[in-house]
Amino acid sequence: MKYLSRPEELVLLTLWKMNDEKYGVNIRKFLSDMTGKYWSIGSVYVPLDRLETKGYVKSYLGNATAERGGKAKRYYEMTEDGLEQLSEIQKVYAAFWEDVPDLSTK
Amino acid sequence: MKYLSRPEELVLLTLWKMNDEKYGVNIRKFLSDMTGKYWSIGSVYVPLDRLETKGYVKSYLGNATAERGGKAKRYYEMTEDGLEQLSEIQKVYAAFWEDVPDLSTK
DNA sequence: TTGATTATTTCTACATTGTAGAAATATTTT
DNA sequence: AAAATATTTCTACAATGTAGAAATAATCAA
Repeated sequence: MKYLSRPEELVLLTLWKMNDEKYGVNIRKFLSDMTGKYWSIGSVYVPLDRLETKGYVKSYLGNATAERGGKAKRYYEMTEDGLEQLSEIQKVYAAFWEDVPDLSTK
Repeated sequence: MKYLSRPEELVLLTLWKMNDEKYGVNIRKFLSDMTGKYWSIGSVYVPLDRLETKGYVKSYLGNATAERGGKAKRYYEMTEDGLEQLSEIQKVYAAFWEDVPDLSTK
């Protein structure tokens, strides 16, 4: 058994869904907004790094913009292999969840 | 950020989906069949144990049956809290995956 | 009536991943 | 030059994943 973990899944899917400006801080914001929960800096960058090591993500540094301050942004993209992994869990979801009704009956 | 991990999710969902005979070996079989992948004994029991510790699952020993051999079966059920957690990630799925088309385009 | 076989769980240990936040860096503003 | 800001990098500990060997308890076969 070896599937993407949940953070990996959500981070990759974020890369799939965001159109541009896909750098750490924005990715984190997207995840917070979507889930309504707090995401620490580390819980975005660490998975991104590890996904890159595995070849599911690639990144490059942007050139300094004329905005306030800060280090150069590092932009992320999903690779083909990353997409394949996402597709794998999409398949699992289909199998497991398709016939499950809304469970929030409280 | 704190959601069910993927193994936890799949194990709980299995409890939701199976009708009876929900003991370790069967749960493992269900997971293997559904995913088409190998699941070691440990990757079923360890999550089950930990889910029980967290109160998302409860278990009880069955009485010895008149079948071949073996230790008494331990049966598992999902608790209300477990269902709530499942519901949580169902919500995440809805938000993240709803508008994603089939990614398996190869 | 004991040894082999079978079905099952329990235990354990190491590897991998999750998670938080402090520190570093580079830029702009005052 | 100092303060403020935006961002990434690094680090470390906690939690989880994963595999499989050992233990247990029953039945079967001689």
